[in-house]
Amino acid sequence: MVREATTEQRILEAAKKVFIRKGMAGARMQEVADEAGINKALLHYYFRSKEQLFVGVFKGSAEKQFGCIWDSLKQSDMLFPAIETFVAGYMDRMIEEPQLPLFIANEMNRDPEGLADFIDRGKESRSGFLRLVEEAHARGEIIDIDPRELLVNIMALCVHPFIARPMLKHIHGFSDEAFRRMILKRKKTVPEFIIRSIRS
Amino acid sequence: MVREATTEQRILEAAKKVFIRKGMAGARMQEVADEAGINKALLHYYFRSKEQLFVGVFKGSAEKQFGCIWDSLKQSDMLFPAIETFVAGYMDRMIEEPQLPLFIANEMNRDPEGLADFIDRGKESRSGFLRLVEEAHARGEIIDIDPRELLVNIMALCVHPFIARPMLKHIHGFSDEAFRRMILKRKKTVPEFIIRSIRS
DNA sequence: ATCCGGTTTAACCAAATGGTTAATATTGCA
DNA sequence: TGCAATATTAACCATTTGGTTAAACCGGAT
Repeated sequence: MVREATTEQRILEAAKKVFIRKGMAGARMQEVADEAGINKALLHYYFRSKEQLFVGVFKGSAEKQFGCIWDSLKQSDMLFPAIETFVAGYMDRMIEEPQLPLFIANEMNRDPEGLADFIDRGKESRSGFLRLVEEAHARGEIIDIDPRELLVNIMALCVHPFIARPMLKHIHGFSDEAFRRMILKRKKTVPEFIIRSIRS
Repeated sequence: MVREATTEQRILEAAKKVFIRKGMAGARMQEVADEAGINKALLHYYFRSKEQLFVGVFKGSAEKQFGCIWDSLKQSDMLFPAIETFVAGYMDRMIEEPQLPLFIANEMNRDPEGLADFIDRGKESRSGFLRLVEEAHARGEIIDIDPRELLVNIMALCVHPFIARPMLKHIHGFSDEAFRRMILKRKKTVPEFIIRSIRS
């Protein structure tokens, strides 16, 4: 059952752990090597530089954060189900790696130009969602609201618990498991919260 | 008009800039010294170590993020005005230093224990708000909603634009000024969004 | 003027860190 | 088997970086 992962995969996994834990600047190549159980020189054999290794990691992470998520929007051409699917999908993915959103936000802040490409991928899905909002409004299903603002609000309600996780854990005395339960609960309550606000 | 700031103040200002820009790990003492226009050794004269300098900076920043903000909750014993005041107050403060929330979130993630004190300061104000919610519910003004969850949602809608600022700027092509306008607009729309959702 | 405490600087240091090299081990294949 | 290509390692290197030291500077009290 212990699948022999290729060395490159092991490196990427280890690097992801370390980068997420320490950030690009704080991560040490030696630590990645140790985490992967290999020699440091082997890192540079597979990834010429720290920067390149980071890009390799960030690519996959951004993909996970932005890429597939938008797709869940496409599964419905009705706004409310789309919102429900989107929120639940996002929670399901992020609950596996709760530190991912902060990692992404952080690195995007560090190097907005260089990493911009990675978030452009969801462009069509995003405009698809905006259209969905406009149509729903045209049909009189929802009140008049700036679609982009609605999208920001939806993202906010999804992302924030993960960003504020350390604070929430401290304030509410959440264990990892309790935090998990809170997120699962929000899979239901967040769409309800949103829809109550925009339903006309 | 050019107030002669004390050297320590100049250092703290410069350090704040650099730490917020690069994070604790990415910040360089030399860069702080340059930014403050002083010799690097002088940094260690005023702050023995990088860690100590960081704490000095973080103290003031966390104060700004957590300290006075909660107080705005106390200004009203009605829920809806309290929400309006809180949101507007938060936006006003953060718009001056849009990168602060991410900086704080990031550091809270790095060292959750060390920062517990700062959060605890707002404890009474927070429980005061929770009571406000319960009372409003008892009076039949709002629907049945977990007060803590409502608070998380309010914070989410306030904080997230600042966390996602680089992404929003890229996606929407916002300039600094345009971002500012968006935030100012949200001072009105966010409370509306919330109240629409919870009003019974 | 001179002495003295606090302030500021240039030069320096040891450790850490990203990256390289050359040699060794391993694998796939003729 | 033997050989060439690939994978892996130990030792090394140059630079960066946080931090130190000793000397110079400077304003005020004597």
